[in-house]
Amino acid sequence: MPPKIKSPEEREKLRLLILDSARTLFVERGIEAVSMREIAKQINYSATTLYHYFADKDALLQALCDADFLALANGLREIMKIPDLLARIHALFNGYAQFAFQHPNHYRLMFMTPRTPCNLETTQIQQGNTEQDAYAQLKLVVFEAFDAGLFKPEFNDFELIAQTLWASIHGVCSLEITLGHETWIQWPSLEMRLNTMQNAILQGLLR
Amino acid sequence: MPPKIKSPEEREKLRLLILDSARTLFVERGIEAVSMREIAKQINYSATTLYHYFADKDALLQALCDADFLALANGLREIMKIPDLLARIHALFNGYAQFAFQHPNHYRLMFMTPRTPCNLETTQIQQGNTEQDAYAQLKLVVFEAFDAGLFKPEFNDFELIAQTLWASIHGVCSLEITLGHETWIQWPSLEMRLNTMQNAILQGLLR
DNA sequence: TTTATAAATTAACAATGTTAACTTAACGAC
DNA sequence: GTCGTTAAGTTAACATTGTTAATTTATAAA
Repeated sequence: MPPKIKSPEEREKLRLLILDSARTLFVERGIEAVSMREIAKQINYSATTLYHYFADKDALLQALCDADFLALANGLREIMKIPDLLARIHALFNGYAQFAFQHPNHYRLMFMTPRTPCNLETTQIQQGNTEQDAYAQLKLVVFEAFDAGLFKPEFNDFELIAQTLWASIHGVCSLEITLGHETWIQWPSLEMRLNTMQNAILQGLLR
Repeated sequence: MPPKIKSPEEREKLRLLILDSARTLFVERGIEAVSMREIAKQINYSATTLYHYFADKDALLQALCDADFLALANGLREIMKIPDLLARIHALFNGYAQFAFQHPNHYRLMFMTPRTPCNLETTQIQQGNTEQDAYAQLKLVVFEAFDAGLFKPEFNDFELIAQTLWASIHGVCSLEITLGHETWIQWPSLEMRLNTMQNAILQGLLR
């Protein structure tokens, strides 16, 4: 029974409800549990209704992803206020890792699952906007440090430095997520691994 | 028409045929193309036959994965013969990366896809055996360098060092595989990214 | 009151992983 | 040689998936 004509606000509300339902399933039971029918059942709609709000499953996942990128950027925004430059870099490192381990399923979807390249028309995120884009935040900090001459002179491309820093944390996080439960590897504590990476890579890059 | 009683060799042959068929589909069309029916059709068997050789799809994938771990270890074995220690470490770095980009789908399955922890009873690979286990090879080299006192004294756990090195390359490789085609990131060349990581992390760790 | 349309639903399609039931042919025992 | 037994396969079926077409329902406008 369709109570007709939804105001734009109501439409948006249902859109968010769908995303929330998907997120719940996703977080609780992993990506393989996210079926269109299950998402719909959880909010008492039929599966077809979802297709009036998202073109297909990929589009829905992409939208989820967008929201998560925003969440990450928001989480890091506080950190960006730390005055001391090096302290800020360390805090960014840790903040990023914390996000990864608090939301491993989101992290997987965002950074470990190849998907059709982000459609710049479709996505809500303004890439490069420091408010919304975590990578832009990282670049900002790195540029500041670069400008202050903190890096060894051989590292002379600040974008390359930023990506190296990113890859180093991402390496630790994603190995933990995929292989962290393998018993044939003697993992030291996650904290030690993160600290070691942090110290090693920064000592390598900084003067 | 079942020509009866297969010798153990013949059974093994079909097992390998199935794995090969799966691998082909996998490499050509990505992981989502690997359906039991397709694998079977390609070698003119019915899908059910596959279940006489593998418990389920996961087991088949796991077996594929095992074979790929062996392939990686084999590829690195030549490198392990390089006499100079540092040259060997650099070559390991590059050999690993080369494997990742020559077989991105395999790499994804091996290191970027969470799966049920490797069943030590089921798997063919002898973990810790340098002949078969790439991680064991890395540990060996790192231990040698550790023993020779090449690392800064603050890095005093050679397993932790090995994992840090691993995570650093893996970070570059897996970011490339998942996000390498995103246009909103200005990627320098892959080679530069790999070299930068290599230089930075080794400078950080080495005396 | 009629009509057009937004919002939702039911029914159906083809593809998937997987299992049960059945067929066929070769081997060992007599 | 004939007769079970059993390995090696197949076909048929089930439940679940993403997705689309056809249909219903209730409201807003005429």
